[in-house]
Amino acid sequence: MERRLNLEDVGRRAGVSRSTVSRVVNGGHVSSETKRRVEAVIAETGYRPHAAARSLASNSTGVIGLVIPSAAGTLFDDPYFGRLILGTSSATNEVGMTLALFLFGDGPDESSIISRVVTPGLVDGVIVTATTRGDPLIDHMQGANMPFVVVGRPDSAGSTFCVDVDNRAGARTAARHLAALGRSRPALIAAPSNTSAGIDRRNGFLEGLAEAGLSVEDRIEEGDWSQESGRTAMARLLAGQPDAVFVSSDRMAVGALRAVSEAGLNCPRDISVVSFDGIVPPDLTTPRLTSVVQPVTEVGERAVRLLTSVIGGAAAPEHVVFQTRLAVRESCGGAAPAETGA
Amino acid sequence: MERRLNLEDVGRRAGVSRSTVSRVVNGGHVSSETKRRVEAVIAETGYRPHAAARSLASNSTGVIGLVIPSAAGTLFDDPYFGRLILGTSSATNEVGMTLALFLFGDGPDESSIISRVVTPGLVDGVIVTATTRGDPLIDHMQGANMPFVVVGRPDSAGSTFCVDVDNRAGARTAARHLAALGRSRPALIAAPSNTSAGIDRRNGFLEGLAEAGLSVEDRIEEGDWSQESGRTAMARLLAGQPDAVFVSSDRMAVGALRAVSEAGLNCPRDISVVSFDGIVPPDLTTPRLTSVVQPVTEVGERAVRLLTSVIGGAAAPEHVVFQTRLAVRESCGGAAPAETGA
DNA sequence: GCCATCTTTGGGAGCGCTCCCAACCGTATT
DNA sequence: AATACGGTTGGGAGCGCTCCCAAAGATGGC
Repeated sequence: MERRLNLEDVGRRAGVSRSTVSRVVNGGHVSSETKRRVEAVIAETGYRPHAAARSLASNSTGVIGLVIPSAAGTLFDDPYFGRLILGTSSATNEVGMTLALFLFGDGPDESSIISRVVTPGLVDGVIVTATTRGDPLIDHMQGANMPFVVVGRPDSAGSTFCVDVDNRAGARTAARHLAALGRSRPALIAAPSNTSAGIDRRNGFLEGLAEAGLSVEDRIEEGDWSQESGRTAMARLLAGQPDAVFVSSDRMAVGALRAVSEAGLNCPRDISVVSFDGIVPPDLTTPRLTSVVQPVTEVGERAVRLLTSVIGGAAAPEHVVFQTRLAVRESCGGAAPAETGA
Repeated sequence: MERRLNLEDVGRRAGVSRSTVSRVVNGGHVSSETKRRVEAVIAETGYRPHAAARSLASNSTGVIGLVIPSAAGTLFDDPYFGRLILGTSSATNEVGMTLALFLFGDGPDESSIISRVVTPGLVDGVIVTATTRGDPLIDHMQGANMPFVVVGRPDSAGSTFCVDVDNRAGARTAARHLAALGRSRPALIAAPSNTSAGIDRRNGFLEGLAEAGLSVEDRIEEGDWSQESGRTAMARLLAGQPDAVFVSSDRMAVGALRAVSEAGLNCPRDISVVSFDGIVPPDLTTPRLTSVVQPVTEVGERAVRLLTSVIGGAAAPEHVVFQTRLAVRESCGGAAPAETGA
């Protein structure tokens, strides 16, 4: 295996200097005749510039990191993260960069991964998601002099760049829809209250109910995003005889549907179900879930674009908020106000 | 923002040379007194070595690439890839490396991503998966002088390192189980025949049936891994009045179950269903799916370990084959030979 | 007390690239 | 004809690190 060739070698073969070859590769000003000759040599030799050398000299790696600090084991049971990865990956490819994935487990390796994330010369910037309230990761990033964008709404929202969906407005829409359907004993399966999405969806739903003169009273349970938690939460709620329930995530809603049928009840006849996410393929459940759809892929794409602008030196912290959309299907028992923006 | 500090700076502060600091960082031989002093400076200044410089000098990046050339849009509808990413990610972290993700879309960017994968100085090696028969990507990798490992069974299995599961034996087990249950009109929903998994599962199932003196006759359809394709395949198969069906993937099986119930039939009473993968959470379906379970996470982990050995200079192409396990649940209508190794 | 040996340390060379400045060419301007 | 000026090109310097060799100091055997 002969030595890899470098700019100098290519230049020698083409009868030009290293610098000229570099210009051809990077699109600088070169006479067309020279350019043609150099390109011929490149094609013939299969020369490819060395990424590490480039990074070192240009102080930019062309790599974006996606950091998901979650109990890794169950991460992909929720299609949310897959979609987010998809969105970031496609946007990353589009801008000609590479995506590095940092998934934290619960292991002792966690802190070593965190420090790897902020290693200089590894990535140009980082997208952080799935953080909880008061997550030390955010502080760590801020102290590390590494461009980053948060997906979600961090505590320190004022001083960081972030991309989020309007969880609150979306949940409010769900409440209004249920109220419009004439349901009077709504229940809530909330998402973890140590996440901004969990808090916002809960508050939004309660607000929406209040507008309609309704209340969940004690018909409220908190799940942990898992299907099983949705199921047990629903089973407990059933004691309060709700006629509607807003479940803060698709995945928990699948569990809730199961609990409903296990209790011998029928959805939507006995109880309307509306979920949040719109990620689980509708055909997966019977009845198909009515849900507040959030544009996850777009969020991922936008996060990448925002990050590139931060890397490019964007100054003022910017917040991007995507709106949700209510997709009415069978589980709510009525196509009342049709699909409507949130 | 002052200049990043480098080895030289740290050395100056600690009163030693660049080389000594390097030894402290990388665990070379240094007197304990010197070591203490240098470590103090590092802790105090928060010095972190520059990854690109390191890569350039040492000719090794510490990054592993995971390449999934699939129609990206539907990629994560199948939990398989999530699991695989999880497995590779955790093993990558364990060996102190970083994972880069290359997801191809169908876009025109595809070839540019392919070439990025083999860029020298970007990754040390690559794990390739989800390739089809005759996939040019494999050839491309072989020509590129880049260490790589294939997850699955490539055409050129003889000359490449790969990690696979014994699809054939697993499918055979499914056939035997169905036969043992007394089913006599088995059907097959195959996976795409341009993939080795599709071919092996089909052949394995047919072999297993033959051993038991059974045959699918014309009760065979091919799906495209999607839930919808499983549903339409099953709907068509129903005309042949099968009393059992082996579905080559969980996801297609979910669709098949739906078709069964839409036809007013009952699974498992009227028809036994056995699937392959064991990835969809059992509680997602009613009845819960009996399936041939493949250890996806372990496959991913093993692929990383194999790749590191290839990077380290492993010589003879090695094949790792994982065995599957039949998880008997309700969809097959009988706990006959219990859970059994394949 | 001298030389061989080991441990510890310093610094040169070089990885392959980008960035910048100077040199050079031919042509247009005065 | 002398000067000026774009368009091209070459090469020095340097990015921050690792690798290697040699120097210096410590130790021990004879």
